[in-house]
Amino acid sequence: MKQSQHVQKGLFLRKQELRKSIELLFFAYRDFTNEADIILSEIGLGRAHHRVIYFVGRKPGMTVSELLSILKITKQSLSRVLSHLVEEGYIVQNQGEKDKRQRLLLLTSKGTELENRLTDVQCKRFAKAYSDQNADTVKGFQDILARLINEDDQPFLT
Amino acid sequence: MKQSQHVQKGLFLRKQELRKSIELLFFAYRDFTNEADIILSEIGLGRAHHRVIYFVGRKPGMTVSELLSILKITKQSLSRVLSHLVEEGYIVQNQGEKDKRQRLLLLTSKGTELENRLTDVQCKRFAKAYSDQNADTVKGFQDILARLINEDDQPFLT
DNA sequence: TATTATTGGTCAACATAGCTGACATAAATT
DNA sequence: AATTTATGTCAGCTATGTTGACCAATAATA
Repeated sequence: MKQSQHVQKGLFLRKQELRKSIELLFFAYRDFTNEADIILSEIGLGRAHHRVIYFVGRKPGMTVSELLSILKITKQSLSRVLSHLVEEGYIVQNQGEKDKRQRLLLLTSKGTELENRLTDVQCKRFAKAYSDQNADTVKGFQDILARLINEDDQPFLT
Repeated sequence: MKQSQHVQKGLFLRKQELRKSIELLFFAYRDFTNEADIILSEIGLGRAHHRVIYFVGRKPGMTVSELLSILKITKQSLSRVLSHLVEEGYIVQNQGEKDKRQRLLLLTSKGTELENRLTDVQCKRFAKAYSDQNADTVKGFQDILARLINEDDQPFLT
């Protein structure tokens, strides 16, 4: 009886800790994205546009299908966002040389400028969160985040 | 010149590390929420319903305004979701005793059952990510997540 | 007690960003 | 020549956020 109570208490504490993690992730993600969202809304863009600009900035010349597999949305959803970004001059599409069906995606200077601005505020938030933390702690943080990600998606982590 | 190149390289590496963090958070959040989303979609609910059920489960008897300040959405948005949950029998609203205007929110047994199921899958993902990690690493992870959160929201982290 | 503030709700309209399904075209591959 | 791939388009639906206007009950306060 006492044994089972002890076990129960142990499990309860663990559950509490895990629930706390769920909440931390919820609040962290919400506040983290909010800052960029505000900048985006001022120029009539949304978070979906941000993702496109971010990943194209990370890998200039990437294809549409590559982007689709990273974002895991439908091509119809992406199409709407991408067309808008092209119309507004943030992104250009070049025909692929090897495979002429491909549209290779590139940021324009306007796109690069926005990408820098958005990435900067998000980097700053991380830099602030990492400040006064030792390298191991940061490494541990990144490791655990990576372990929350599906194995299928691990290839995208460079 | 050599000095400045060194500095440049240092900044570049740092920036790369911060960008990696941005990506890790994006993928982690996406995959983390996806699992619950699938369960929810099978019963005609969405992520917004999940948040309500989760936080009401965490603090039974909480008021609508308390929930609003946690979720940071408009009462109109919450109302739609909440009404649906009440109609479907996941949540009941009791009149407040001290302040009769208040609707104190509580999970029904059906709501509790769903909350448990959803929280379980999310806890399991964290438990898996935490496995083989020492207590300090986990503590460090939670600290950094907490530091990503706005100071205004720190009170919600109980 | 009369006024004001709070809690909560409602209706209407709109925007964003996901989704499905159907269909089209050009180019690459087999 | 037939098939697959990369990409796009049209149409319509859904979930979840937003504003603005307005209302009712209750609590708090001048």
